[in-house]
Amino acid sequence: MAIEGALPMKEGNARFSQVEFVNRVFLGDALEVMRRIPGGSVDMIFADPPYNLMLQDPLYRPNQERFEGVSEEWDRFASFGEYDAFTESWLRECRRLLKEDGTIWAIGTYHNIFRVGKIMQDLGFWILNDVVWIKANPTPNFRGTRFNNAHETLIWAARDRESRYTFNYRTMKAYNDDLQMRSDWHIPVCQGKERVRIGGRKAHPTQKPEALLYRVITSCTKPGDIILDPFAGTGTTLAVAKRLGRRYIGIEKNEAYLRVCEERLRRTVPYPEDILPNRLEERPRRVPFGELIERGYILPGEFIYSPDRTYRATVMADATVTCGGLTGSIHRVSAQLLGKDANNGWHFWFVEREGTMVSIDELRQRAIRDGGEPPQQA
Amino acid sequence: MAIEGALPMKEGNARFSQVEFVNRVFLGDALEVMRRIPGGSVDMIFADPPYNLMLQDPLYRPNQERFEGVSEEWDRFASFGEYDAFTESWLRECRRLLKEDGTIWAIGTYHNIFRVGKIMQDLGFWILNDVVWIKANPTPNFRGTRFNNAHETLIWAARDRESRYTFNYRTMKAYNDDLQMRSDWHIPVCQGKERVRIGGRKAHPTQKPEALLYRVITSCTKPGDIILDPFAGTGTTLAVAKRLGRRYIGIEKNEAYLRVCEERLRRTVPYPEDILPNRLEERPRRVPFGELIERGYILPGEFIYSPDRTYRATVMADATVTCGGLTGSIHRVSAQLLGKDANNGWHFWFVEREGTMVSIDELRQRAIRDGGEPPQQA
DNA sequence: GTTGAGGGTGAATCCAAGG
DNA sequence: CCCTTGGATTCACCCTCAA
Repeated sequence: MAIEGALPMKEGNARFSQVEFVNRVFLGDALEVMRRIPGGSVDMIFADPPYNLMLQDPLYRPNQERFEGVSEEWDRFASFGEYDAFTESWLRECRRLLKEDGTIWAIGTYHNIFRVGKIMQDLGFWILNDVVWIKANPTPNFRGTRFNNAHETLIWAARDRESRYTFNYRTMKAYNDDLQMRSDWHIPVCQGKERVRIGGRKAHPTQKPEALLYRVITSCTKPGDIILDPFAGTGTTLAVAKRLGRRYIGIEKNEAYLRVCEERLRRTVPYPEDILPNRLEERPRRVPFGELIERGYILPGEFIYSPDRTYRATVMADATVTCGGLTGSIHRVSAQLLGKDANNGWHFWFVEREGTMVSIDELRQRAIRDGGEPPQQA
Repeated sequence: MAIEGALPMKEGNARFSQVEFVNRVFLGDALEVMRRIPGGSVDMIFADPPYNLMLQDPLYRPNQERFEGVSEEWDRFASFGEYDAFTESWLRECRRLLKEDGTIWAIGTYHNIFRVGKIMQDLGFWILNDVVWIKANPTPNFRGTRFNNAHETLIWAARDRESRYTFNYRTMKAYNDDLQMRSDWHIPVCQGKERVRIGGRKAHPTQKPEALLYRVITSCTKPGDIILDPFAGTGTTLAVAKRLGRRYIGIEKNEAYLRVCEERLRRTVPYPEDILPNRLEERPRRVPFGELIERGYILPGEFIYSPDRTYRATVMADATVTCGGLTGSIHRVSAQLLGKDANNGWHFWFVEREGTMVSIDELRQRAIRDGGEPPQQA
């Protein structure tokens, strides 16, 4: 088992430390290796488990050539029950490994995805989306017996219902020509130069396209995040993770696949940090109204006005404002003046500066631009 | 319960006869009504089950008092369990009602479809396809927290693995500009005139577009087939079934929906029988090679040739052909000559007629056109 | 260099009838 | 029931090679 780069297993039940398990590919069974990794240490998991295809007879193309599908032993299970038990075991371990706010992706087809999704729900994962990968160039239905099976399904779920997961909404929107990224992704299957071949034959029967992983990883992780792929195969997830400046953990049971995987990772060069696609998600630090007073942008005792100067309120030292008999936050008082349940005070109130009205929201923008330090005291 | 057109329930456990249950809409619980229908009497089922039973609205949660003090996990388990029990019960009854070769469709979203699909597999349904209905105009994700949920999933399954189900392959291919119909269907949501409204408000929250049902029904039923919709809602399935010359059975628990449904059916006019789309599936009578000899299109002792005249075989009186040392059917001999396991001899062999080469498949077409009678004997 | 023809290929639960 | 046999059945994309 002298696999270069693969870490030998620890004695007994000892678990790896982070420096040991990050940016590595392990040779071994997903379940057994996962058990050696401490809980709560992974930001995102991408899992492409066996589909349990249950193929019977060989399939021939219309020209009588034999279609080379998935004949591998690893896709064969004795029954639904056995597949379910396998699925529950690795999903349960995945859940342990995820950080509180971590998310998981699982991909499959109608052969297995319903069972996977059902078990994910039962284990407490909170499904955020199902995404359909629509193939531009699927394998046709050679016998004309069904609809052409032209898609696969991905399930994206958070560890818990309460997880405050990462979703790079603005990035994905920009990615999609400023329209919300939808749940249907049109991506070609993995072909051509990208397909890893050994001696002219495909190295792995189900290699996923890098474009798919690019979108997955970009959508829900940040640079530096730790991504686990328990069924690494030829390492598509890991290579894209590395390219995008994420850290990775791979597990692969098949030694031939693992070798492909490591060679591929050696050739993969990360993008420079400054072009990693996360800028759109860098939200400015929140500056509450009280901070404007602390930092001297507004002075206690000053007046703030409604847009048409109909209302005038006094700013108190504790960051409440008073107007007539009303006292409360800038939001609450403005809401009451307007007879509404809620209102955004930042856009309602103005102060006078050098003879003109200035929105307090504008002052807030200035405070953010000025940085964390309060302005010079007079 | 004076619902016009709705049939009163029978006393006890008596079951309806076909004339009683066909082309009707029943007011009542899906399970209870299905139990009154004899088994093996339905060709196709389209089911759009409720999926908002759990974890959504406090009204539908399990009784708080009963589960007082239990953890979130138990609460979740209880809810999923309840939904699963409900799902299994109606699916089991559907399976009883289906003919041996019948098929079923179920539609849902990630909230419920994985559970539905898993239970279908467990009950013995054999999934043929999952189809994704991709919405041209989905509701946006207002909060920007996930991908825009722009699709729903349909599962199409046969009653058994061995079912010889109906799939109108050629019809669907023509429907799709002579390309195989794929598993991704791009159809707008139900809007505008098609959307049933009562007093300006939509009558039903999840009315499906007729285009979706049109494609479903066209793809896997024949005119006259009996189609069941156990959760009929506003009756989209039934109306399209009627329009396409299929028979229908509807079940709807909500009296307001049922009224909409029946009014809609009254307004629905079936297409004339002669334009119903099933012609492409009418396969011509099979004419075996021997019949061409019996009927004098080819004479025993004649030669037949491969396309490039490389090979020449002799037609024997028993409809075998011989070429060199090979003897067998037109198919077997052509396969052996080509070094393949199998080959279609109809497209391989030619005869000479008036100085030109004529495909024996062409002779077969003539024989079919000439009708069942052998040509006049000389 | 460009274009076009031709061949290869992809997670596939892929037949029906008759003896 | 199983086994044999007839004969129906494919789309988009990528690569190579020739013109």
